[in-house]
Amino acid sequence: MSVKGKERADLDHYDPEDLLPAITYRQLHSQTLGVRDPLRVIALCDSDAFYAACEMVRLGITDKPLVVLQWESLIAVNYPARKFGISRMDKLKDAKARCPELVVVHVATYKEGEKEPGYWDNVDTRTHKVSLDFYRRESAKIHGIFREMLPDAEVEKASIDEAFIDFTQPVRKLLLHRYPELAQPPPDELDNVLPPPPPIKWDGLGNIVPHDDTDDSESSPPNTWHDVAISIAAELMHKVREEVRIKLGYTLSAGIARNKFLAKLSASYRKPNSQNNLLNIAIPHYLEPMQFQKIRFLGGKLGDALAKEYDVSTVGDLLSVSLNDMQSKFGEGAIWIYEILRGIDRSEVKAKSSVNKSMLASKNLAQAITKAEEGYHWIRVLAAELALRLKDARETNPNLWPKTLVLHARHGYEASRSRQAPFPFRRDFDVSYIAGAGNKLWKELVGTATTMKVTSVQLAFTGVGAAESGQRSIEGFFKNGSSSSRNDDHVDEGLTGQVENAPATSSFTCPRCQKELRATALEDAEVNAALEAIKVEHGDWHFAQDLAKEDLSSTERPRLSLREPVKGSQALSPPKRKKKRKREDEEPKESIARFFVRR
DNA sequence: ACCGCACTA
DNA sequence: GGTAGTGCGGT
Repeated sequence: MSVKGKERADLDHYDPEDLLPAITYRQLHSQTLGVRDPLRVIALCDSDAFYAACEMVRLGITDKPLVVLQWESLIAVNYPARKFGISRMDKLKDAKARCPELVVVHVATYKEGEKEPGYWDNVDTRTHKVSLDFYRRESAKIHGIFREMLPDAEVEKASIDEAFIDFTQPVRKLLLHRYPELAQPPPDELDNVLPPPPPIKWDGLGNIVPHDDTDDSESSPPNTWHDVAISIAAELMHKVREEVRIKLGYTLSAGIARNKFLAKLSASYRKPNSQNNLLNIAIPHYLEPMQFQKIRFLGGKLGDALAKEYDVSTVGDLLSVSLNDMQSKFGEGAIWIYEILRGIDRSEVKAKSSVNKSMLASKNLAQAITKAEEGYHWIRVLAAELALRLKDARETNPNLWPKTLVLHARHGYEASRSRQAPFPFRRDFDVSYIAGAGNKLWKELVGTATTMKVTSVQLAFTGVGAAESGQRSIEGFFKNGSSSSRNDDHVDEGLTGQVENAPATSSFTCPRCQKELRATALEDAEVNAALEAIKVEHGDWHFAQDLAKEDLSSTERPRLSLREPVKGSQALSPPKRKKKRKREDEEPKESIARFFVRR
């Protein structure tokens, strides 16, 4: 029974005060512990074979094996198809050979000449462009249910098919409600530890990641209050998953643990349609045999560098590496790795706005573009997609505004080059407007070259943000060349000269600040109305300035600020790429050098 | 601010 | 391999 391997993880590398902390009333009632809260509970919830599931929902298929195709490649394989041994790496031919009744769906595409993406019979990479729009919308619906059912939880959308949920606050509320004795600490004894927790009923709450290799439940150590917290999060998570399954038809898998990386890791413990609870006591046993390259942020080059440096593959293998050693080779930031290996991760679940900061439409060209004019065709296709996506986004968020338009083009096998330009605020815009701006960037990019091999074109909005909620939207038909500040000259430049059929313009100089306000509209008749609206808005702005008594120079965009700034905490973040080595005099190993040093 | 790049899924 | 999205550093 105990011949091979360890049955029990070696606990020397862990702090019992960290894994099995005694919790006091003071800690239980504190609202300010944040990532150091001993009762912190995080879930990672992801959709099983998401793109395939979306197509099943769309087609009303429940059980059949199905794959989603992007040109010749499989990009998603549902679980019924996986039973036939089909994987994403397979060729379509091989997949069909394994399962003749396989349902094959090609992802939606924009077809030349069509306004909206659709599912066509014969897709051709030379004339079509993939659209992931349907999946984005389904994703947003799922996210909506999370937010609706968990108003007290932070929800961080981590990708199109997964989200982190911080259950700490809702769990604490329920804990105090269900165990009222905890809500009333003995007077003047706030630093007493809590009474022993009750037994936990795990029925219907998912799998429990085992804490050793025996299946003898009698050997289980006693529960902790953190285990209770996880079980409450598991209840909530289960309800949410059920709701999504019933309302939208998607099955979700979740991992529940004390921090983000462990939640993510335990989500894949068993799939699909399951949830996995990782109690603190099970962390060493779960983590040590794990390939560290499965850990979030260690799946890429950093993980490779670690594996090469120490010639190892599991978390357990790395536990004997000292913090000093790791930091000497990977920089100060290596403390992040050192702690991850010991189950510690203080990164926050950051509630992100449902709006992405950027929108990218891209197209790889099997047949490289050789003449400048061919670029305009694809730019127009990409512009059409961006126009539609921005229009859709504005249906829920009317004042969304992309700050910049960026065009990337890749020449042959070289790295891609890019050009960007400010994208003026416009409530009303069309494909030609975006395409015109894109074309101008294309000209900058290709210069005077007459011959080229462009293998990839990408057009993106960046700095996408919404106006403040209190803002009265500038409704209407006009475009607004300069409602913000005198430093926004580039906005006007962006409009003129860039678009053929330049729209009509009218201007006005503010008596208070001498700023020139300009209105631009497609029709002459609309210019005056537009200018009036801008005047009103500008007046409102002065009003707000007077109230706030703020320095004019610091408030260039009245009531049009982008979303809150990122407040990442340096020390607790994943490794920074450019962290300097501690000892500059020592040459780094080749693998490390390539990771941290440019070129 | 602009651009290139590295990284991630 | 295609289609995304984010953030950092240099200028």
